[in-house]
Amino acid sequence: MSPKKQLFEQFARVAKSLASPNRLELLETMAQSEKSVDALAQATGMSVANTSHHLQILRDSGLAVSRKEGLQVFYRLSDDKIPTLMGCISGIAEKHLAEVERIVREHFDTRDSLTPVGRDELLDRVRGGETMVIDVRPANEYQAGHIPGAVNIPVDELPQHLATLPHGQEIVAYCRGPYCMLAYEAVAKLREAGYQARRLADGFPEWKAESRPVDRGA
Amino acid sequence: MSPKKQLFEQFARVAKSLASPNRLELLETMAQSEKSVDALAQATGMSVANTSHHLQILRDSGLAVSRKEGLQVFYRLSDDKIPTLMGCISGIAEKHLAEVERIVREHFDTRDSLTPVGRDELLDRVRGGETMVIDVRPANEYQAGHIPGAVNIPVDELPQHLATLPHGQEIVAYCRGPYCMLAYEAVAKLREAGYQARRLADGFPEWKAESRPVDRGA
DNA sequence: CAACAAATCAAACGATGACTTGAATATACC
DNA sequence: GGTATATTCAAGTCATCGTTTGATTTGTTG
Repeated sequence: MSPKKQLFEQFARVAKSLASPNRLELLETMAQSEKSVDALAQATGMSVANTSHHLQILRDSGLAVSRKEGLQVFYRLSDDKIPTLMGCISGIAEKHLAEVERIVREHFDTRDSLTPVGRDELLDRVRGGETMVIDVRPANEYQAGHIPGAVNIPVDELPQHLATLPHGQEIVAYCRGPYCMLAYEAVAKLREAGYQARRLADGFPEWKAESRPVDRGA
Repeated sequence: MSPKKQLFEQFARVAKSLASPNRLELLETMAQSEKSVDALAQATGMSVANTSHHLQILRDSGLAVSRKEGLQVFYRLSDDKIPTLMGCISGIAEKHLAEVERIVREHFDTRDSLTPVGRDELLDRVRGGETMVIDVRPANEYQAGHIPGAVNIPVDELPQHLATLPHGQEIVAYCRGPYCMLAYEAVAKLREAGYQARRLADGFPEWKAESRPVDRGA
């Protein structure tokens, strides 16, 4: 077999492991932070055995790596470019599959009405002191990496924090990515409470994929 | 089913159609230029029926579009970002699959020894008049799009053109992409003939994917 | 050492996909 | 209108993949 065919065979191995909705969801979840098999199973609603199985496929194809710590095994993405890769796929799907457009229209119809902020624009506004940034993901994902200067307020806790937020500035919320609902909910709640709020286009993985600065820890 | 799962289902459709070595080869071939079913079958060594079958899968998943002209049906990539997508896949495969590294080492071992030129570097050198650029792909692929200022000399015809090439300048050859052998061959032949020759890292699709200027026609 | 938890393994089922073959459909040219 | 050409369709075979189930390994804790 020609070397070129052999290479395509290998590239297809990578593509094959992307070719499952369950595995894509696992990858998207891991893009937020390293997670245990159990946590991933819970996040995706799969059985533990099935999750483990799919994670091994991802590991064998080079997309994920595992680390054992005591009883638990933690998986994480092997490469910072994987969110970019998934962004390519979703971008192409969104552009060329009518089905995707329909789903987005039906379930994410608020997407454009909430006037997303671009990443460069966000930096400008933060530098100018006009904007406050909140990360509405769960605490552990925030701790694994977040936009510098962002404050962590998980959506569930947002109502309790409403009083403490400043009214002078605009508030920009971000979450896990373009198909995550958390930031939508947050913006909706904030606007309801009289704040001027917008959401960041895309989420943390996309920010990181552009090799922009990232802070860790609390 | 949740909207998120539905979306992943659709994204997996795109990934599924990438998950076959034959289809990846078809995509890579189409990245050079629009081609007829027959031409694609010949380029990949597949049967026409099988080629047609795979092309339809690519079309259904939004990766390719077809156009009928008389007897023939021409297929082309639906999106300029597809080469980028494939670049992501091969990049990750190359970085994380030992198998790929082995194949590259065994069959493309000259890759680094031929000191590739970067795209920005090439532009500088051409502007300075120090370098001549040749496109060693078949004529029809050259005509479908090529780097501005590049001269088309398919590898087969290189020996005949050797006499006409200037000795003062360095010659940079490019071809279909990082796993195409044409530019290697050309550089080897040129060096044998006493020229100072190098190859462009990657090929035309990668150039185009960066939305750099492209010329068409003879 | 026993009891427990987390993850993996192994077997099995149904479903989906790849490729081949031969027939059928378009379109152009004589 | 008939014939040749390019492509697609349809059916069939074989292999692979996804998921579930229950047992097994590995490491921790009482």
